[in-house]
Order: sequence, then structure tokens, then C-alpha cells
Amino acid sequence: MRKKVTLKQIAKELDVSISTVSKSLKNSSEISEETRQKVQAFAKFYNYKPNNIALSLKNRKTKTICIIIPEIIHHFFTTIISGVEQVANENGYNVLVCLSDESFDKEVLNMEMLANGSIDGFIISLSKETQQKKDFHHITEVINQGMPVVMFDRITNEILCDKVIIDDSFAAFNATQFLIDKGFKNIALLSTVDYVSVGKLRTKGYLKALKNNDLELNEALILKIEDTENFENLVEDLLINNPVDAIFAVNELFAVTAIKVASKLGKRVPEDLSVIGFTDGIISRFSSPSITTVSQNGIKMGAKAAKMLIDRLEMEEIENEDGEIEENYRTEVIETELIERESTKK
Amino acid sequence: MRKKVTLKQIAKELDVSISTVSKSLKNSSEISEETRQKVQAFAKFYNYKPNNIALSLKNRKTKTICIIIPEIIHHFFTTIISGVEQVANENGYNVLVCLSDESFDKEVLNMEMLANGSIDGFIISLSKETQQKKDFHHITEVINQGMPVVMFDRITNEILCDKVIIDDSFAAFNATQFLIDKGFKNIALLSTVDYVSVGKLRTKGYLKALKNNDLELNEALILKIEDTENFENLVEDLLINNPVDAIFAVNELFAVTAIKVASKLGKRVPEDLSVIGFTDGIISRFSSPSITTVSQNGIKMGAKAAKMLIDRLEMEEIENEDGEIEENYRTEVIETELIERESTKK
DNA sequence: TAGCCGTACGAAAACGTTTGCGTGTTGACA
DNA sequence: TGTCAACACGCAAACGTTTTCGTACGGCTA
Repeated sequence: MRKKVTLKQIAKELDVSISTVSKSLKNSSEISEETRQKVQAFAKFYNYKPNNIALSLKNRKTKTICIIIPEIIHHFFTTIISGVEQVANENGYNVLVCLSDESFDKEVLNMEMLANGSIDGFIISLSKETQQKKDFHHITEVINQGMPVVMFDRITNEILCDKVIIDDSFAAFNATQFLIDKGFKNIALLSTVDYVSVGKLRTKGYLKALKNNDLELNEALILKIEDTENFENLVEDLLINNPVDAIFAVNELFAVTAIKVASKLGKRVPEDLSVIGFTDGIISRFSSPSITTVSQNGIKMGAKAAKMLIDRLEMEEIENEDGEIEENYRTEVIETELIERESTKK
Repeated sequence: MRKKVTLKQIAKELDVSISTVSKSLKNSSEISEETRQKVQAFAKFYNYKPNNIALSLKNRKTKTICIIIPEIIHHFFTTIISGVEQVANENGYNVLVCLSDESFDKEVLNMEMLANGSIDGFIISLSKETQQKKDFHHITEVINQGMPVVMFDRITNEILCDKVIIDDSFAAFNATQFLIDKGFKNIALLSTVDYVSVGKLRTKGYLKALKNNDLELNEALILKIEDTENFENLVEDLLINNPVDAIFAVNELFAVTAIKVASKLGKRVPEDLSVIGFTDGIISRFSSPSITTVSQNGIKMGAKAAKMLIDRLEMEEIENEDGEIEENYRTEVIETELIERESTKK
């Protein structure tokens, strides 16, 4: 087992100074051709690689960014990670993935742990609990320390920073309009509780579409699901007690569950009931019938978020030189797309 | 924007030495009660947090482990991450997630980037390309440098290190036996090409079950799928040209595709065809019919891998003291479970 | 008053780099 | 032979900690 070799060891071995070794490896013209050759050969032989931690300490940047997501089991978030990873790697950054498990405390803990120099910046989608509490002090604190933060998907307007979102409301509007155009009148909505920002926005889009088309709003057709454990019964009641002919669900799980419940009740999809979901994930693609859905393009979203963060990181270096720090935060909107599949009638 | 405060700044501000500040914050009895109070109050006010990078450099450990997986979109791998994260966090470690994208080069790159002090250890599942090439020099190199590595799922026996696997062969044997017990005679196998270790092992289990039951091996019923893009046609041909009454697929995707193809051909599952998959993921749970499958329990697997890695990391500290390094590598086998759902006849 | 001890603190090294600047040697030139 | 530039290299500081080893000072005793 040969341990990592350091500049100091090389210097000692070759009987030169540490700086000579360092400069040689950087091909500095300060060092004679001969010495350079010697040092480089030696370094190569012992497979010298500069210690990243030491570099991080010296440069006061780690070339690592952290993404905090509420859950990793959600397909949408894995595509986000995928996008982030790609852009990060292209730019020489590593990605630290943290899970908040939808818990406020864990989110805070994660940020506090890492804000001490371990990473250069954050990409974050808020946990449910954080959105509910509306307590964002951990984020403002990090931002105040000068560490850039990019929020995506589940964001809050109470914080000034770069953001990447989709136009949830508009996408929901389109999906609902799509159903209305097919001639459906009794369109149910399966949404989340309102404190989840995206749920609220999608609900808004749904309502707007109804209004725009002079359809009467029937509160009985709207389900705001809090607990994802046992909501099948709620859906079942909804379908039994109302003449629902179409459903707009704000996520995949709700959509596939609706289909399951419908089939249990003897309703066929799409013949008796059309269903549109949200997020183009595994479930939508592989359930049968496959599910018509609003595609969010998580990869693009993740890539954009990473790009914004890295841009800001590299910009800072320049800005710091003339001391002029201008905070022109941007909010990027990723376009969505309705993917038509089997769960909606032609 | 107030930047992070350091010991030095506190020291200067309070007109004491850096060491006094450090000791005060650690409640050292060397320092007078009065000074301690003063320093601690000041530190608290300015929200002092020790710089992790500096600590990492000093302690020569980063409290960060890296997990390298071939793909993150696979549900199985996300459950692995989930398990790793949990155990890591409990023990005060961060998790760096790297994706190899099934590419040998990217796997090597990732390891080389991080083996320079950035992390304390690796958890890795080999990329397809690596398994095909049988080139493991990057891993042995890291191990030789004294950095612990734990391999899981897609492993190789050519490397000595801790490993976490399931008994793929045995699980496949059981699944096949399950089908045989139901009375099926023409059981097709949808597997991967042989260089993917788990595919090979699962094939082995399938073959053994046939043999054990004196069933004739029909090569035409075995499909070894290389390219996951367009294999539907292959499956279709298989089902058309052979009197298949059951299918054992080595992953979810193959299983759900088989069901899709069957339904396209007018065969009903499970009435006309029973299907067993591998991995209890989203697809198996939400496809209709839901899929009988071999559950791997990725969470447990990830947790185990993390535990083994961290154990070794903390053990090293003790061992290094008496200089006695004993390499008692273990291979843990996580038990699997057959989850019976709708895709197999009762 | 010399010697000693305990208290309370500071100096400095170490982790592994990078880099600005200082310096010794050499050769050329006047 | 004296001066100076160019070359090749080393010193030391800096990044932010922790920790070991001094040491100044005051008070006590003999």
C-alpha cells in the first residue's frame, strides 16, 4: 500500500524545495528544463495528484455544489439530479446530493453542515414542511454569507435568488383546456394541499381553465390530498358520488391511482374516463394504459439550475475584483409539454 | 452580507491569540472562565462555525463518502442511495453521488477526481462497460492508496474488498421454481448479456431450476438483451414463435415490456401468460397488472454498504495506532423476497 | 530573597498547496 | 575587474484549524 505522495515528499526525495516541485509541475519557466523533467518524471512515477482539500482551502472554493431535494424516490427529482450532474461535471464540479426527506429540520441541518466551506453553492427544492412553516431563515442566512443559492420547482417568493421553475399554472391550464376541448364537462382535480407551492399553482391553472370556458366550478370534484398513504378511498368516493368524465392529477402517483380506482369500479380508461397526469416519469410511461401527462423535463431544469449556479460562482470571482456586486437575480421558466398517450380519449 | 468569521478574526477583535479562541470554544480548562465566556459569547453572536475544509485538511479525513452508480434513473439505485444516505447521516457523513452513466471512462474519471483527499471512501456498483472490459485498475489503485471501497450489486470477484450483494442466482432459482411449481413448462428468460454480472447469475439460477426439475432447456426461450432501446421486437418474435406460458425477466423493464408485447399480441396476463420480474420498483407496483417480482430491498443494501464502509473508516483510525492492518474483507448477502402480485396466475 | 508552582495565555508547527519576492550564481560586457 | 542582467531556485506567507510546548506572572514557602 503506497499512500498518496505529496509535494513535500517529492521535494525531499529529489532534494529540491517544495516550491520548485510545485512550479515544475506547473511548467513554470522559472524552473530549468532539466529540473522540470526530473520532477515531472518522478511525480508521474509516483502518480502524484494534488490534494484537493488543500487546494480548496487555499482557493477558498471547493468546486462542489450541493443539491438538496425532498425525496430521491421521485422520478422527477432523479432527472433533476441527472441534469445537474451533467452540467456540473462538464464544468469540473462535483455534486453532493442531500435528502431533506420533506423535513424542515433535516433541510436546515444539511445546509448548516455544508455552509462552512464544504461547498460553493446550493441548488434546492423546498421540503413540504418548510413550505408549510414558511421559515426560510436557513436559506437567507446562507445567502447572506455570500453563498449563491438556486431554487427550483418548489420555490418561495419570499427569498431573492436565482430560480428555475415551470409555469405550473399555465401548464395546468393547458392540460385542463385540453380536456375541455375534448368535450369533457365534469373534470375532477386531484391536487395536493395548498401549502405545496406547485400544487397550489396547478390548482390555479385548473380553475382558470374552467372559468375561461364558463364551466361551473364544482367543489366536490376537487380533492386536495394531504396524506399520500391512504387516499385511494377518497378518490373512490369521488368517482362513485360524482359523474366524473375526466381527471386532471397534479402528479403521476395521483394519476395512476385514479386509473387503478376507476378500473376497480369497472370504469375503463380512457373509454369511460380520461386522465391527465403531471411529470413524465416511469409511471406514466409504463402503466397501462400509458398516461397522458405534462412533461416537465427535469433534465433541462436541473441543467439550467446548475448552469445558473455555476455562472454565478464564476461571475463572483470577477466581480470581487472590482468589488462591485450586482444582484440581478433571474427566474427561468422551463417550458412544459403535453404528452398525449393512452389515458385520454382521442 | 457578513462573510464567515474565522478564529483569526475573533482573536483580533478580542485581542487574544488564535489558540486562546480555539481553546475557549472547546471549553478547555486551560483558559480562564472569564475569557471563555467572552469568546463564546462573541463567537455565538457572529455565528462562528469552524471551517470544514480546514478541519478536513488537518484531520486528513473529510467525513464524506462517495457512491458511484451507473444510472440514477433506475429506481433500484435510488433506493440504494436512500439507504446509504440514511446511515451516512446518522454517522455524520455526507454523501457525494456520482453517475458513471454506464461508462468506463466516466467511472475512472470520477474516482480519480475524488481519490485525492476529497472523500474518505467509495461505494460503487460497476458500470456495464467496466464489467465488459474487465478493467479494474482504477479501483485497485484507490484501494492500494489505502482508501476503503465497498462494492454492491454489480461486483467483480477479481477485487478484494467489502461487498454487498444479493444471491442473484438463488433468487432467480426461486423465482423460476415458483413458476415451475405453478405447472408452467415453457418458461422464457429475458436476461441481459452475460458480462453484466447480475444478468449472468440470474440466468444461472434459471438454468439450475430447469435442470433440478428435469425440464428440457430450450435455447429459443432465452433472450439475452444487449440494447435496451429496441428489444420489443425480439420479445414479440419470441412470443409468436414459441408456446411460452411464463416469463422470468431479470429486471422490471423487461417484465413490463413483456406484458405490453403480450397484450399487443392478444395474450392476457396472467390468464395466458405469467410474468415474474426482478427488483421491486415503481414499475412493478404501478403497472397493471402489477408485477410479481423478486424484491432486492435496495434500502437495506445501501444501508449495509454504508455501514461496512463507515465501520472500516472508523476501524482504520484505531488500527493505524498499532500499525496492524488486517484485511478481513466480508461479503454480505442481502436476502431477497418474492412478492406475489397480479402478473402470475394463482 | 531565592526558588517553586500553578494559572492563563501565546507561539509555532502541522495538514498540502500556490505564489510573490528575495537571492545566489553565472556569464557577458564595458 | 567591476557591474548587471538573466537564470534557477528557495523562503515564507497564506488558507483555517488543532494541539503541543513554552513562558510570563503572581503568589507562596523556606
